[in-house]
Amino acid sequence: MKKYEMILYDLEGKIKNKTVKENELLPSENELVKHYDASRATVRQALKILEERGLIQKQKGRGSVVIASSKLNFPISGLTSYKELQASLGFESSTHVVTFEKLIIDQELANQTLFKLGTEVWHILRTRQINGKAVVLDRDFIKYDIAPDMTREAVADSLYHYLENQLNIDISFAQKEITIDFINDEDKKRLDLNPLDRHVVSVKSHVFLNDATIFQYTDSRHQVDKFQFTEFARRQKR
Amino acid sequence: MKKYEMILYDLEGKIKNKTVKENELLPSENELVKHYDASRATVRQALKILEERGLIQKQKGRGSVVIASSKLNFPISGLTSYKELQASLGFESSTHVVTFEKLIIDQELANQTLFKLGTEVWHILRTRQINGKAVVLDRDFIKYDIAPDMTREAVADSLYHYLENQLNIDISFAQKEITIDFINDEDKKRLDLNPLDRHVVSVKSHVFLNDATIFQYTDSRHQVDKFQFTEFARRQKR
DNA sequence: TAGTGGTCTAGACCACCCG
DNA sequence: GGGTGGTCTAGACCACTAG
Repeated sequence: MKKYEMILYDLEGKIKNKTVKENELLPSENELVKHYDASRATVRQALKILEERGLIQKQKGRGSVVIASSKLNFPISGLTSYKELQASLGFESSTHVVTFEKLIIDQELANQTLFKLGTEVWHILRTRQINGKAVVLDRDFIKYDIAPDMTREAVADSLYHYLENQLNIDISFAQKEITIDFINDEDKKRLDLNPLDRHVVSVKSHVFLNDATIFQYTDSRHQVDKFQFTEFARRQKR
Repeated sequence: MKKYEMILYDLEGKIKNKTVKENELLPSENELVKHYDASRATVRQALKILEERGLIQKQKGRGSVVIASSKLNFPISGLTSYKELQASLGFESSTHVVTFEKLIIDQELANQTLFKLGTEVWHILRTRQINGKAVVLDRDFIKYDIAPDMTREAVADSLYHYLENQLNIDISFAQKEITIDFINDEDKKRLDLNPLDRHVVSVKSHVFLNDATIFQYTDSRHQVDKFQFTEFARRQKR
């Protein structure tokens, strides 16, 4: 384990178990340097990550304050998979794999997914049930040659768990888009929708590996009244 | 101007005007050190910011690649105000101030806004017109003592511009939430909605200053087919 | 005025990628 | 094996906050 990770996890623990309470100051950087026997740069690397995650706010001339709203801040932002989300929120749900097949990208799919024409991909369609109702419909396209041995069972559990822990694939970043789309035939067929609803929430993502190549396109379609998206955002200075 | 900002702006410019093309490598950190006559830590500080903004992807043992999807990546994420968004997207629009008043937080508002009971706030209701149609309804509550001299005219232009450039207020971070809400009476009265629509998109934000105190609560309500939210997200290693 | 975080330097060793 | 980014050190000066 790297030194800055040690410091990060230790401080994160102290914030989460309230050893340092909300609106209180962390020890100063110089004190942390002594306490962890590290250089100031290393301590600052750990503090930077806590700040990015919205756990602390640094103030010049004063110190690092623990942010009060951490109780509000649950992690749908960043890049979080359904399975992780389910675990962190603690509700019961199940996944049904509707379609699991290999196909080749045609012109129409190429425009939508950003995969090159002719690329071999897995095409996966899954529904997510909460309390027996299908409330989310996920359509995934995943580069075939990255995961040729994928199985129906693996994707029924968690796609990301399989890719990261079984295959050691380095998922790096994504471009996401949220829009409100009209319900289509597939939505109507697969989801338990309110008959008065005309729309679903669509979250479309292009997901890239560490080498900046695209490896996944997803369209996740949610029943409107079951959808919530939260994020912690910092103001960009220009 | 700080040295790392110089380097940041220079590299940002070279990426945006295609001096370094997509999927190509930036000069190595050591080359940048020589070129800018800076230490490696300073160069790395600039590169870190480019990486956070989704302009480059760093790869150990290889270099920093310019990310191809920058054309897709427009800045609704982070903390961006309507006025800035309008400017960056280039469409024509206007703002109408419906309500501009001072009021005191009661129990119900305290729960919703997170302002303490009895806090004095500005209450501002604005509609945003595109092509003559009211498509967004913004309701703002802003801590009164931070901006006691605010005027109706200032908020008709841009609230954030006024607060940051006129008052030098240090807006720092926000907790945001996107949900699909049922249309209420105020929405019906102020927005030009499709008569078949039952929902609006609601973006609720708690906005905090650098000292971690709350100074603004906003509920921004959008006509469903005019709404789009995009973000660049990085996978969090756990 | 003492202490804080922000910026910057010059050096070092490592793991990793690629030819 | 040579070059890359990742981690870490020991120092320095500055701007800012607070008592």
